[in-house]
Amino acid sequence: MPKAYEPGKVETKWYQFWLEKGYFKPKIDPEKKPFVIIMPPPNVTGELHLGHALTATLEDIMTRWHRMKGDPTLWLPGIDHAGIAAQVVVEQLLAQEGLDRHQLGRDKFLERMRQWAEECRQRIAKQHQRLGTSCDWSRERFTLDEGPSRAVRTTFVRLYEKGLIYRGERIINWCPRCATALSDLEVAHKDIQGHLYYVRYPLAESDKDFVTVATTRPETILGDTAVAVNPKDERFKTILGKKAVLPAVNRIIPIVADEAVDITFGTGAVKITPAHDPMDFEVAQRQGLPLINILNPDGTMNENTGPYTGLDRFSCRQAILSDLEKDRLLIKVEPYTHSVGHCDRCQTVIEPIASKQWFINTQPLAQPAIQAVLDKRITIIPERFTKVYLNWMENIRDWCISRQLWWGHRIPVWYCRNCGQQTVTIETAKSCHHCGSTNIEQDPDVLDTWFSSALWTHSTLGWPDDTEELRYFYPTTVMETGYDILFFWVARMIMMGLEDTGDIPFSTVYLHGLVRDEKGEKMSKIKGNVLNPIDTLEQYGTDALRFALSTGTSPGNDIKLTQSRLEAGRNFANKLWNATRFVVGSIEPRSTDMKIQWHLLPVEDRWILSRLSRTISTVTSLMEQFQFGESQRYIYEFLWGDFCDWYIEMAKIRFRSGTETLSPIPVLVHVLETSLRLLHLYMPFVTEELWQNLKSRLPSDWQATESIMVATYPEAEAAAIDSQAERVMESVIEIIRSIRNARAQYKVDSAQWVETQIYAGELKSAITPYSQTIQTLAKAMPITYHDIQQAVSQGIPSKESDLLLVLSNAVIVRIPMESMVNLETEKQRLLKEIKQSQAEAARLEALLKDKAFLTRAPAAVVDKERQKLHTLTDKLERLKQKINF
RNA sequence: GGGCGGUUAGCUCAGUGGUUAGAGCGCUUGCUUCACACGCAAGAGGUCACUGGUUCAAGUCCAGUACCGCCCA
Repeated sequence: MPKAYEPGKVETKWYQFWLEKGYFKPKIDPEKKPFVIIMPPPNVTGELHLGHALTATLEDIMTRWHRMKGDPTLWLPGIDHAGIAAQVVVEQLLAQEGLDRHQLGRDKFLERMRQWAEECRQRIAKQHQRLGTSCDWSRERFTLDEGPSRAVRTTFVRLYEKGLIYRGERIINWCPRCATALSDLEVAHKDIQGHLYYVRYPLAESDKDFVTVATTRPETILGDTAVAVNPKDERFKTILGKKAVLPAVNRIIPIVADEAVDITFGTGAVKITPAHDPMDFEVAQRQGLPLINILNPDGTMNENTGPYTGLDRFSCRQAILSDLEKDRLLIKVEPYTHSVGHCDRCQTVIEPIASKQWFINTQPLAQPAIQAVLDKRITIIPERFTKVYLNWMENIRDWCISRQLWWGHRIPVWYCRNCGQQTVTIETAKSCHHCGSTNIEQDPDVLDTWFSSALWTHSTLGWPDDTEELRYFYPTTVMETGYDILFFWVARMIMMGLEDTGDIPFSTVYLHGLVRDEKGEKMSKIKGNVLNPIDTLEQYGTDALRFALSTGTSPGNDIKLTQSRLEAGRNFANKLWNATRFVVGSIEPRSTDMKIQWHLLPVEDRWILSRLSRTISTVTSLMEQFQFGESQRYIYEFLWGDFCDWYIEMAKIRFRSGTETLSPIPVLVHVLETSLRLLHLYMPFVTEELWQNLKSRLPSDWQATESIMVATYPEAEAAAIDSQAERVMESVIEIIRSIRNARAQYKVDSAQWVETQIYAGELKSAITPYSQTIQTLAKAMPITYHDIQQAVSQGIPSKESDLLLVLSNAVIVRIPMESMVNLETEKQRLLKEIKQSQAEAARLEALLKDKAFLTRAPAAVVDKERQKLHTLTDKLERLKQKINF
């Protein structure tokens, strides 16, 4: 074995091995309850980022754990067509070739998209494999595959027939850059420093009177169809029912009364733009006002805006403002901070537009989804997100599901050009179901990506067919994903899973945090602070990356991925490598009988086996509570702290002492092998490599399986718990530490032996056999043992110069000072130091009495000098004590 | 405006009412000790943001305050 672990040399080899052996495929056993995770499908927008690496790591930990425990385990991978996001990427590629999708046409463009998606799928799969993901590749699904697509159409048709999907004209969020409608969730609200413009609308049939309205978007004046005031507002009683003249376009509009008007906003009179504001839309519905759309899909002004036609919406705002100013109708501008919706995908300011779109009436679907969480059929981890989920569900609004894109699931609706009716079917319609006409046309739009994602837990398992897989694996066990898509995905999956199958889609939701950079900022391509997981794992090793992502972290909390965390992971892998190197190197020349002879074991063997068993129970219990970070910490501490620092060091002494003692090899091998299995979930590659290394050097019947990943998960043995052995070893360790501590404190040369007297009570006889250990590890000699009771009752015969160290477990360690230092030399050294310190103290005291210094020097300097004196006085005190030993 | 989270060592973070609050990194000191310098040994470093409460016992539970961050409207 080489001196250091080189992850690059072994990772691919073992992944190929696992793959060829078919370990990732579940072994279906109708008698057993399966463990199932459906992987959140990465978008086909490029490649994996660290968030995906975190997802892959956590899900792999759970999957490997259950597989080792013997559960039939399915981890189903997949990818998402990612509607807008993917279409944007390919459109950008086209733009580089001087093309756009309209030039290509729908079919050719979709062909291009499919090619791109396929490339991405392969790249993503390869990256996942490098991360060690043990998912069942034979079941990989793509949201646009025939199966999931049929699930989408089936769900659509069923909801339509139930009246839960409808087409209607509503105010939707329009992204002028993406040229599509968006759902409310895809809009990010940001506070923007804008202005509130006060504009006079002259009254019709009067050349003096006017009403003043305030607006943040003056260009929408062009779409106004009324001015509204609150009926309770006394200020406007006289103008109610009159007409106003719309500036810029001179349209006559009514002044109406509506309860919804906020008396405190602006002047109390508001402009009503029903086609471009959700609240105005409602007012218009109530008041029977017309809708005037003023925007083209690309955000320019349309033909309804007269002289402004063709202007971009923001240029139009400027143009209108200058025209209003010219006409002296703009009477006031004040700074105003307001919330403006932005496209989540491209950050463009969205426009509310009245538009005919498809919607899901979500409230009836939300009720069972709320109930499932309330009665704990579904648990959310961490628990605090339950409230967030319920709050969203309880205030849910209809979901706009149509998108003006090409890439996605085409809406399964055909409009008849003859009778005007719509045909909604799962299979492609050949003719109108109402009049039989073949003169029909399919809705050009596609569905929101999240519509198909919402079906993911059951569409991947074969729904709507009643497949064996669906019956066995559904409901799934855990849905593990980032908290940022709790509403987008998790909540909708619960609604749709319940709706389609009548059963919950999963019983546990595990939400992880976001991976941030060293400064705590969200990683983004724009900021350029994205760490590529593949570069990272090449630099540190996959296990180190997984360790950094999952150790010392807790569910729902963000993770700052720092270089030092990655180094810690790499160092741990290397530590394990070398511990194994030691064990393996010890095996060869000696016996190969690995049977542990329990009745003969010395205390340190019983101690490490006891500690191992305790570690296994703690780790298992933490795993059951989804505390993956904590569980790893325990394994780390056991392996590094107990096994390497103490057990291996003691084993070395046994090897050196000759053959009369029982060989520690069986215990070394047993503890190491068991720990490797315990650790395998988190660090699969290094543990496999080391496990195979052990296996190749031991008798062929040593392990039943061919790979650690299909070996059994360790179980704690109650019989191995040995509190007495733990007490004894803790005392031995404490004695060694106290001696080392004293040596360091008194700067004893590392080659020098120090005499040690150990006073102990009931543990005395148990500690005595460890003289050799204490001697070697603490460089202590000679060591003598004394009865503590006797010593206490008679008074420990002690010179002033003896160092007495009182330990727990009723043990006292006494070290004669002269065995550590030459008293006379030490005394001279101390005297010299005292003299120097006294001189310095005297100087400082004089300085601090000097009035000139005190009044003229800056306070900070005076303080500093005073502090110096204080420290020095302290030091002197200690030096004087020391010299008296 | 409503809600959620955070505030613990110099830094990044764990911490499940129970001894003396931990880890990694960094720092100081000493070690080319025959598994490992990606290491070994020893050490320094804490008002657990603040105020009050519950409890035999509070970093942990409750109420409030301050600051930072996130989500929703």
